[in-house]
Amino acid sequence: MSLEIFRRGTVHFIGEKELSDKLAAGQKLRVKLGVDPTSPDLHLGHSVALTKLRQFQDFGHTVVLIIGDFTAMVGDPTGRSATRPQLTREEVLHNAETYKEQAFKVLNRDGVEVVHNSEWFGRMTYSEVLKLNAQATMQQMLQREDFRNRIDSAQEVRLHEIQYPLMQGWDSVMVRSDVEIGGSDQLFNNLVGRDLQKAQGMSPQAVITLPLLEGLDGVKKMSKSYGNYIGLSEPASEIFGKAMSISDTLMARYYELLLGELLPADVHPMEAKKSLAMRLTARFHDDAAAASARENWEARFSKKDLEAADLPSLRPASTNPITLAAQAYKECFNLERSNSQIRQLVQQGSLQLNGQKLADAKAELTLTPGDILKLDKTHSVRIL
RNA sequence: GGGUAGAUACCGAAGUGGCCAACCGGGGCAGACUGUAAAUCUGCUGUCUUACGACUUCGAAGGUUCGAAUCCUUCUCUGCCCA
Repeated sequence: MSLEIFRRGTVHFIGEKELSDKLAAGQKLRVKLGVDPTSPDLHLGHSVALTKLRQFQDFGHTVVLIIGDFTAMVGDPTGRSATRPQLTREEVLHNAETYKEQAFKVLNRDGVEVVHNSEWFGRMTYSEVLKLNAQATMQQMLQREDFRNRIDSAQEVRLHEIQYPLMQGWDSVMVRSDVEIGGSDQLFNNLVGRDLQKAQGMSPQAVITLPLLEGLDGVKKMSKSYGNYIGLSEPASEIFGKAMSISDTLMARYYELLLGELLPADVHPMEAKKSLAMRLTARFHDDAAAASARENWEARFSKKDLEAADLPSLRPASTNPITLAAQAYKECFNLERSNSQIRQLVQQGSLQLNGQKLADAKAELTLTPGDILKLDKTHSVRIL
């Protein structure tokens, strides 16, 4: 029965009874996922929830994807030890566009309703807002651990942050959701949705939460703001490479959460990781791209053969090691490095020309086309 | 509204007139070792400079002083207590 499948891998599954009744009645469910477009990229962390949505979709249910263009401007306080910076309308709209595209890498485009919550929040009047606010108490909102912690540690909590759970809950009312999917840290927010729906005389949504995926550092949850993520729209080589850089402990988690399998015990960790990296790459690109990402990666990092590797090329504007490296970082990787930082790298033996460490930051380089300039472990360029 | 404590680099946190570009911890980066793993070791972590050194920083703006993160004035912001 489909309920079994829906339950798989969840942390919380609340309202199972109502849900099984609806399923038994053959009802087509409306399954809600809200995402706040706070940065241009969806990442693997989101894909955990998207995968769950996909399961519902495969059983013929409707996915309602809420782009939180309005809530993004409030900022979800979940797990935050400080107030989020507020985004401008333009940033949010831009991000929202890219989100949709990326979500469809996991979801089947057909049968997905995409809605923006500014549609309703944008036109609420103040008295309606007050009415909504009257549905919850201060104490309820302050029960949240995030707020509690901040209060206890003498950190500020802004009033608009307290609104957030209410707004997310109101989304559920507006889209008449039967199920809401979210990360396990969203439990509080999602339960507010149930309360508000009940208050409106609706059948309350079931709440399914999924484990949070740790980011590349293996400690903090995967998040754009921590920069520890693998983006769904990143190039194959990036997805593969980032996956290869995770720790073994984390690899076990990724197997479980992203592949839905246990880490094979009898395989060498290195092989297991390559296989994980391949499968993730293939998921967001295709098998061929994954295979070539692997080949390229092996040439580059295992065999340390930069000659054969696929590197960005650089038309050198100078023969000075520092300015050249700065140019390479900027033009090929869009990274700003100050001269001091680069000088530092040279002194530590990070910069290499054709495999030779540049010991001297001031010696002019003799460059020939095809030369390979290695900037650091993961950044190298080919000279044109 | 009254009282009181505070604002230091990515984060936490020392420093209360010169030895401060600022102790220490975390994080981050690089190198060695490896499996771009973990653990470990080493170095770096404001900008410019080959070094010497120069310059800009300690909530903001002024001021005192030979000299200020440190003292004074005003301002902005935040916590806590009281109303």
